Amino acid sequence: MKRPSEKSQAAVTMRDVATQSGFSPATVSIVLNNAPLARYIAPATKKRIEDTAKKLGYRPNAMARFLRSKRSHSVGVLFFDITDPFCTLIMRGVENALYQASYLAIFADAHNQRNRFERYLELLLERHVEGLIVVANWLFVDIHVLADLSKRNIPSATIGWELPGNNISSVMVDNETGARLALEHLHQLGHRKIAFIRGPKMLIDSAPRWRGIQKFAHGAGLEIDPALVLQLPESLDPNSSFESGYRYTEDLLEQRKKFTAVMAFDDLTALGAIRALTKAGVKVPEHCSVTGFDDIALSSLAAPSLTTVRQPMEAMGALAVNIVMDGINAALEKRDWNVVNQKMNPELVIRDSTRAVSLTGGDD
Amino acid sequence: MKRPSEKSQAAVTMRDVATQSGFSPATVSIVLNNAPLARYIAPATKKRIEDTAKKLGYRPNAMARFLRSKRSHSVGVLFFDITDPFCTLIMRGVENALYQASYLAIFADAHNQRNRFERYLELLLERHVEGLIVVANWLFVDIHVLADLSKRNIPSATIGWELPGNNISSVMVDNETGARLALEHLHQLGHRKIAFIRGPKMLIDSAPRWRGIQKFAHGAGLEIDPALVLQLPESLDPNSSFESGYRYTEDLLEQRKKFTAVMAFDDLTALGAIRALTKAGVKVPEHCSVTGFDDIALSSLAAPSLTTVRQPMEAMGALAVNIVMDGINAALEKRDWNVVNQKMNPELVIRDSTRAVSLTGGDD
DNA sequence: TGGTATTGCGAAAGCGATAACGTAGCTTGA
DNA sequence: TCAAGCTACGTTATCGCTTTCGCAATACCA
Repeated sequence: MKRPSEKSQAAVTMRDVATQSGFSPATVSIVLNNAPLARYIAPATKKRIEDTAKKLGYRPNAMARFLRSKRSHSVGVLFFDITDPFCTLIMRGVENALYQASYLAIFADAHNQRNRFERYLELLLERHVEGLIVVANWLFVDIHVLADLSKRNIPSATIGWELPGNNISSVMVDNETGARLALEHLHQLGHRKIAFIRGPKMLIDSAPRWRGIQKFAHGAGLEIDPALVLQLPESLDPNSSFESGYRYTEDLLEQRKKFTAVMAFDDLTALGAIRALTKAGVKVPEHCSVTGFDDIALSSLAAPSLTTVRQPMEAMGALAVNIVMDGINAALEKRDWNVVNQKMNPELVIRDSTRAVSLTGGDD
Repeated sequence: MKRPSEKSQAAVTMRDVATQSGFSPATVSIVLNNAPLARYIAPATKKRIEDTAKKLGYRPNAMARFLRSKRSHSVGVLFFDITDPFCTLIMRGVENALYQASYLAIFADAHNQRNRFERYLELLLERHVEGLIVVANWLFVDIHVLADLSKRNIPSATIGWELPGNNISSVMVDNETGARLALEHLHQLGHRKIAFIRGPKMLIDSAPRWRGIQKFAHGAGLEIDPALVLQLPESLDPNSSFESGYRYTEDLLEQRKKFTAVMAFDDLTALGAIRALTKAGVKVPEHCSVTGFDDIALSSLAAPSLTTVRQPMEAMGALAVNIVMDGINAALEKRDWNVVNQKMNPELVIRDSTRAVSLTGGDD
């Protein structure tokens, strides 16, 4: 039994510290915040104040502070779907960078629902977040959100996602390069008959990755067989691509198409493809190589471990924070600041799911 | 270029709505919050106020509201390590339940570091979170934290973790039952020589799971060969158990121990074990069955998909929120409330990593 | 010696909202 | 007929903190 009557001892306030230490609240504030004016405060006074603050167990009331100073020391982080494995390390990166700056993150998860996204945005704005980070890869949000943000002068950045007519900063992986890296790798291993599972149109990543593939193929004289090119269906469930990868690969096998490698849109698709291949008795990587994209946590743990293109997710999260913090500081110092649209370099991670094409394989 | 000089239009305040609509701030407050007194406000007045609020794009200032009402409408959620796959669905459950209640979650990630934990706790208390949820499975935090919390009368709950001398609510899976379910399953499949990989002592889950195993073994007359019982090392890295599972299983195989099944402490350990078995040419499940615990996202995607004991993680998150909310409401209504220590029922999820013991196998 | 800087601190005005209390006019019942 | 209660709002006092302004005193310089 918890009795609320346990004398919910009114929190000790700054005024308490002031009267106890014999100074005014103003001085206490200046000392405890180490404000510029603290230069002029006598060391003895500082000590007295700090000591009594500690003795009383004073804890500043953030709300009062925020109300007065108009700074909330928090930034909103809006995820489109937190169960997407892509998000985990981004969270880590964001959280860590904010922690360094003594900011707190208010995470929100839109569950891929537009109205939920907007409701959360509203809640975050009411709380006067000083900045906003939006993590998504769906082409969902339209311009009016941006309008609201820039009118209110809230520094924002998107991760894995970009708004057209960029008035808003963004951090993305260089998808085109990433796709090229993977394909180049397969090509170097001797693969010529490669099946491609493209991403859904809805995803902003899909087009540039395909472009990277086409450019490399063109440059290297690699022929892309249209019959080996598939495209994932539109879906809101981030984990559905495993299913799709499985089914599409199964279809290819049933149609007796010849290929020695599958380049999948992302890791989950690749894992689905591997599952289908294995089930059909096609060994990976002995008979068929598979590549993914993202390097989510699973990929190194899967059997076989997945060769994939890593997005530097923690770094992307940290960079987004830095961009936003720069915006915040700029506004504070009444400087100008720039919208930045940064493309991060992906990294090819070679594991066990790719191998040089076998001579006994179907590579005519 | 972003010019800060874009007339950062001072946010429209309640006073603006008041003067514009011709009523007093108090009335505006009552109407917009639909406070009890709103019964007495003329419908026409309500409409006028609501209309002008909408017209001006009024958005309440949460900080001012919080300062006055002493309610922050947010609860802190303290994770020990957010990269632990165990956490993802808990986050989802917590977030969703809070969303229903129009509360916002302030997530914090302690990175398994005690000082970081304490710093975050401090930050959360400064923000006057109305409740606190701590997600962990390490026996890390000691009593003085609890003392602080209950003195400040902040309803709290832990997930996957329990404090001794329980003055604080907790939500855990019934580990003993879960372990029994898994072992029972293996036993029914005919397995008699079973290797066990126990959890590290540091984890609170380890002991009850082992107890469940022992009890079932005793009841069923199953003999546990001490040579087949291993224990994971203490480690702070949630993903290290894959490595350990791999290595330990490798050791068992090298020592030519006979066993037809491995019951691993958790899913990652199980996946590591499977990897070692597969690498050594022992097929799962044909030659050896493997079970895990948790049912993290990977488990259904792995090859073979993992038979495991599911923790109802979303439900656990939601329940923790409900417990905390009940505490908050109780305090508000000056009711008493109870500390609850809830054990949730685990569920056996049978997939492809377990099979009836083969006659040709090594089961003498 | 007088004037300017530097040092050391307090008084008071809010930040934007809510809650307690007032103040009317009007209805109702005995 | 008049106290009591309901209806429909407005006044005012904070909530706990920051910040600007202001006032002294002491130090410095010419």
